Amino acid sequence: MEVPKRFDPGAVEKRWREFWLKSGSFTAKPESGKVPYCIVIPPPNITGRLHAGHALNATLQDILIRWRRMQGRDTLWLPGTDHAGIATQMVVERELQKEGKSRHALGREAFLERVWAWKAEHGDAIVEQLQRLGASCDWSRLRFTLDDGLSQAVREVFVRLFEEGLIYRDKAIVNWCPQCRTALSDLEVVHREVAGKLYHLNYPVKGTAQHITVATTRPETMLGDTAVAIHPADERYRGLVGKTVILPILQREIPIIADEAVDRTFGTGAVKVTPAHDPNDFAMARRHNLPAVVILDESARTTPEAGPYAGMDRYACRKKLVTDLSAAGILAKVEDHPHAVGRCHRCDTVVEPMLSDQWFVRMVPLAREALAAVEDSRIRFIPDNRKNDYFEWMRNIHDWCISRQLWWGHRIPAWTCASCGRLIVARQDPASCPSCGQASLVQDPDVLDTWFSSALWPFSTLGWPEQTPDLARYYPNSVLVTAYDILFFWVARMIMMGLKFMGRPPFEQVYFNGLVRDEKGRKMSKTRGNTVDPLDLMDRFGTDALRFTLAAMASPGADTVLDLKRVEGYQAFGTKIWNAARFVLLNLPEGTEATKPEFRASSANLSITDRWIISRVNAVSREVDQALEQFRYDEAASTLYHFVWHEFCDWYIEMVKPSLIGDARDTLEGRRSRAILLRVLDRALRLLHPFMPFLTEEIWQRLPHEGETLVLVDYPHYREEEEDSDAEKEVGFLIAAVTKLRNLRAESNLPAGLKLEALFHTDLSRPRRIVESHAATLCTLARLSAFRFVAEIPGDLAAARGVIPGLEMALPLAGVQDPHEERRRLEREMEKAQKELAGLEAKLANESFTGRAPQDVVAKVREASRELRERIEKLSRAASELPLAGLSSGPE
RNA sequence: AGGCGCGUAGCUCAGGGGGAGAGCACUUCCCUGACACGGAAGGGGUCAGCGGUUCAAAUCCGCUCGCGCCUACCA
Repeated sequence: MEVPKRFDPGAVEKRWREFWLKSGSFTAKPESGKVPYCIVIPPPNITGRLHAGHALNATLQDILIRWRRMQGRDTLWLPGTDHAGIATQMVVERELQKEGKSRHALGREAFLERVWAWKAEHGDAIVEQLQRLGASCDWSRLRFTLDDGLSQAVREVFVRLFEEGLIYRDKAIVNWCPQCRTALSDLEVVHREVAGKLYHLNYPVKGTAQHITVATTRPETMLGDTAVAIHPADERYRGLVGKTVILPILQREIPIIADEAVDRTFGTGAVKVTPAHDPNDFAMARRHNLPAVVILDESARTTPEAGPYAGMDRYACRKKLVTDLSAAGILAKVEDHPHAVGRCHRCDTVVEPMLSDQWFVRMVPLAREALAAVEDSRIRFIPDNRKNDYFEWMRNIHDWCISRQLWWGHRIPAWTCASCGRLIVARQDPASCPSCGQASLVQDPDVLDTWFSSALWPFSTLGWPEQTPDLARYYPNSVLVTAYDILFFWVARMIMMGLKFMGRPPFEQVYFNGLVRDEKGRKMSKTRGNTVDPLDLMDRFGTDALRFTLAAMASPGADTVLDLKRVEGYQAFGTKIWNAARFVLLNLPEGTEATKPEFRASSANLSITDRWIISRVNAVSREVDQALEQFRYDEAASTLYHFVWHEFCDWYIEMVKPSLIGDARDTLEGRRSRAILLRVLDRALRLLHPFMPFLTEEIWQRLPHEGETLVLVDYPHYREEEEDSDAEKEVGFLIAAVTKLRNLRAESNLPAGLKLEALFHTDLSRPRRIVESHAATLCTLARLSAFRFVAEIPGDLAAARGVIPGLEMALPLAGVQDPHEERRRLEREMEKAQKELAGLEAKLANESFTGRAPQDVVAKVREASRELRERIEKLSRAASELPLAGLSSGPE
């Protein structure tokens, strides 16, 4: 079979992707009788393109799913997308704008048709991109938050919460985005520090020559002032409470009131009260029955209530007002005042606190249960320090504003009767008013926050409110994998809704992956232009390389820096695996021989080297399993990387080469080596498959194999009987000997190609036996022409000398190397060893150490120091016996 | 203002009370019949600073400095 030197990801990935999809390998098998394992995907926006964060998140889920599937679980990874109210509406509105149209001109119905059309065309782009990543979702169960079933779930939840009084409608100050023209929840507002100013304004007190000075960051809101408030215990203003202030400009008469909420230490201690434009003021106004004057409209322009300032943008108004107030002597002073300003997380416009009618969810009762579920570990967070954030937020929770003044989304199932005014909230659209029987019902124009439907995702996707078999089987989900930045947006709300409507938490574990940052550690953002396109990386380095990088960099709780050099490195890893496989294949001329039962079944008659590599791959199986069990993708990845590259390739393959060439080919050992090569490669491919699905499938299919696809074969598990510490020790010794010989050669600048005869000396039988039984391997790997054991290494021999525990060695270098050079080399080595020894001996001399430290620690230190002493002694003898022409003729 | 996290080799990061690690980069040698996206051998770190606990601290505790992030209705 022709095997190219390099793996070509492009063609291979496409082929397997199609094969997997066609074969139904990813489909859940509810009737299988296997233990279910379910993950629902955090649904990406239909407007989105796959970014590095998705790639990370999906890769981590896919690793879990593929791993569990191979372990024999009935896996369901349920995919889907999110309708993303504001984002999608914005995209389509922009499109309309280019055509010179507006959604208002189009009308609600036509606009929605247009959005659906957009969705049909672009909404699945991200799904295809996830498939390119190799995501083994059950695509037959793909869901969308606006699907009929999911919309039914939304309605059911809304109605039930309303009936229980957990959803209510109220007039309140909400976060309003003047650009998006909708209310936002607290979470959708991002705060950013700005270098603001604090303006001090003198308000004249009626009937006196006095004035009272208020301080504000937003002077334009003075047009909506309906009171001035001071703290009841504030001596400075004691006499003023109950008096009237003449509001400058508008000349409105407003009262001076006393309220506990006023902070005496801030500003002047007197605060202007603008009920329609500040949440605190609104609350205060309720306590004091103050009117609210709305001076800003939905686009944050001043209303007719602003009098001479009507019809202006809020900032233009501020500017003019400040000028005018200053001219009028009202502006007492202006101080620098840095403070945080809230902005719309979608469009970055400064949010305006606005008085309006909105729908809210009463959160405290829902939070109680949600808090308990995490407190008592029915839900476990990984890493669990995220619990602190969760608890903190839950304990200080505010009601959730869920109505949005948009068209794209779940319409609020509430109607008002135009004739009797009754409010109707219903599962089915009502035909007439249950109170007065009139048919003139007007549905609430608003839609729900997209996160309201996302909160139902773990059960709405499984068919709820219908009691489907999927729901019974896959709820609760096994684990949720998501980025920590949506802990409150999504995770917390899913927990509340899951507990409320299913009576059980939606998942057992939540793994929080980090955010992906660029090479400089900055958060990726489109505006910064530092985004890395994962699709581009897949094209350049292969999907497997990208996936492996993401896994290797995913350490719990930490953000991930996506370094291209790293991706490149793991691409090389893929090539390495590919070539190891190539080597194995090239050595299997018949291709089938090694699959004969005699080579697969028993471990009898294996060589020490074979036993060693089997013991190692077995240990690796256990380590990978344990790592994944704890979501330590990074550890699993590095364990596999190290094993495949530095144990299997660097040592095992090199060690068996002598038995695969020439006459050795057809010996029992040769055949056995081929069988073991195949067996270990097969194990490695299985272990690697969840990380690098394409490459491993491609290779596996080329090897003799049973089964249709690697996706569905068993994941290797640890077997006690394969653990072989004797073999590990023996090969460990062999490796140490080879390494030392190579080191001597390199340090003495001996030509790499020159074959040498080594001299060995030992007083022990074991090292000798090991060396002799691995003679061919040792000679090949250390490039020796031969070796022999001697009773003593002659002192006058010109040679590079080395010592490892249990073995002294010498590489004769007659005429090749200067003895002075060799002496300096030995001295350098001794110096190092001396330093190390000094540290150990200081410890051993310390009685509190030998007395108090655990005995095994002391024993280890003793053993180490004994070995060091022995080595130094041997090195020193070797150095002193060197045949130097003159005494101490070295440069020193 | 609170809370959380981080500061370890040139870079990106693991580790987490008893011999400082990985990958990349770097140096030297090698195109050896799987692989030069390769092989072999190396160099490189007062583990941010100060103090404490301990026989032993990069690791635990406290403080300081620097950097992130989250939460917060102080006008």
